[in-house]
Amino acid sequence: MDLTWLELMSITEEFETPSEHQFESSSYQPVEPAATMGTFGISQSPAEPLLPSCGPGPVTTYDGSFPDAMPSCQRVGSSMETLYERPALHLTTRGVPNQNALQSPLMNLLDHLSFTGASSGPPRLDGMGSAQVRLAAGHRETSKLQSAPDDLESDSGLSLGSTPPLASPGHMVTGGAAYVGSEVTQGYGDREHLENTAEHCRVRPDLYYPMEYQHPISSYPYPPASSSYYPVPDNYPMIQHQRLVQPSSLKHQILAPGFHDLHLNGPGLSGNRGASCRTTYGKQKIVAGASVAPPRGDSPLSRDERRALALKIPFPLERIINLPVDDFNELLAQYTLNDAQLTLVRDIRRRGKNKVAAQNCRKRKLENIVHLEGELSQLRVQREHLIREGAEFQHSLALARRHLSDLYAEVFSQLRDEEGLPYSLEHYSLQQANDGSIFLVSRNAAEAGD
DNA sequence: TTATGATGTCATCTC
DNA sequence: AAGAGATGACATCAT
Repeated sequence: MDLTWLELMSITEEFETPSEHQFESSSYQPVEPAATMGTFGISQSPAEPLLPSCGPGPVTTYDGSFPDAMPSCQRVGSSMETLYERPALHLTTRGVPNQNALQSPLMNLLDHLSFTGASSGPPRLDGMGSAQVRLAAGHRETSKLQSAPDDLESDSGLSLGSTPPLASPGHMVTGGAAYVGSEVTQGYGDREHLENTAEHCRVRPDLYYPMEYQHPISSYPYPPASSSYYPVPDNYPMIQHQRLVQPSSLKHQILAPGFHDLHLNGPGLSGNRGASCRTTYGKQKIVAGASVAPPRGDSPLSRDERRALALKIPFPLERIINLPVDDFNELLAQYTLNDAQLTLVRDIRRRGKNKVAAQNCRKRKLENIVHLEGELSQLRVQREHLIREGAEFQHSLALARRHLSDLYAEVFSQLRDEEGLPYSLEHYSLQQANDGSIFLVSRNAAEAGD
C-alpha cells in the first residue's frame, strides 16, 4: 500500500514538472520555444487563466471508463480535452516504463501472497501394514515405547478441528485391527462392548464443532456428556454430515478403552488400560511415523489429552475449553481436584482458547491480505487512469500553449500594425491586471517600473 | 538435507 | 483484578 501510494504521489509530482520530459522534443517544438526561450515573457502563467477561451467548450473525448473513486481527475481530463486532437500514442503510453519499473516489486510482493490452497494431498499410509504387524506382535517393543516420556512426544496440542481429518480407510482398518489385537486380550473381547467403545469414541470429533467443517459421525448416538471425554456440546445441533469416511476412527478405536473405561468406571480404574492406549499410540506414532506418520490432524492423542488422562481429569476437555467461565468454575466446584489437576485444567482451557484465537487470527490475517490485494489492484487501475489522464492533460496543455502563442503573435501583429508599436515582439511582455485584463508592456517600461 | 506451510503454544498486550 | 481475545514469535511436524 505504501509503495502504491508513493507511486501515486510520484505521478502527481510528474504532473507538476511536465515539460522537462514529455514535450521538450515533441512536435510542438517550433512553437514552444517561442514561449520558453524568452521571445516574449509572460509574467503570469498563461495557460490556466486563458485556457477557457482557447476552445469552443469542453469535448470529452476520453472513452475510457473511470472508477468512481476519481471523479476530479475525470473532470480535469474532460475539461482539458478541447477541440484539439487526441493525444498521440507515445504520449498516452508514456507512463508505461515507470509503471513496469514500479510494478515489478509490487508483483514480487504479491507473488508471496499465494492463496492457491494447494493441498498437500492425502498422507501416505502405505507403511501402516508393517506398523500393524509390529503392533500385533511386538509386545517387547510396545513396552519399550511405553516408557517414552510424554514431553518427547508431539507438542501438537488438542485436535479441536483445526486440521481437517484426512480420510484413510486403510488407516481405519489398520488401527482397528491394532486395537483389537492388543485390547481383546486385556478384557475387551466383548464384541458389543467393543462396538460401543468404538462408537463411543467416534463421538470425539464433536470437538470440531466450533470449526467450519464438521465431522460426519454426528449421526452416531452421543453418550451423555458426563460419560465421555468427547460429549456433544450442549448447544450443538445434531447435523447429518456427508463425509463417507471417518479418518479419525483409528485414533478413537485405539484410544477408546482408556477413555471409555475412565469415564465409565471413574478415575483410578484405568491405569493399565490407559497405559495400553498410550502404548498403542506411542507405538503407532513412532513405528509408523518413521516411514508413514499419521496425519497430524489425525494424531491419536494430544499432549493435553494424554495429560488429562494421566491425571484422571473427570470431565471432558471440550467442556474445559468451551464452557463460559461461570459454568467452568461451577464444573470445577463439582469435583475435588488437586493442584496438579487444577493447573492442568486451567492450562488446557487457556491453550484451547488460545488455539482457537490463533486460528481466528490467522484467518483474519489471510482475509486482510486478500482484501489488501484487492485494494492494490484497484489502486493499480486508478494509477493507470491517472497516468493516462496526466498524459492527456499534458497534451492539452501543450496544445493550449501553442494556441496561445499563435494567438499572442496574431494579436501583437495586429496591435503593431494598428498602434504602430515601435519594437518587435520580444521587446514586450504580458502582464495581467487584477480584473483579468492582459496588458502588453514594454520591457523597458516594465524594468523602469512604469 | 533444506525449504516451506500449517499448526500449536507461549508471552504479552489490550479490552 | 480476572478473564478473554488478539497477535507476534517460536517450535514442531509434514511435505
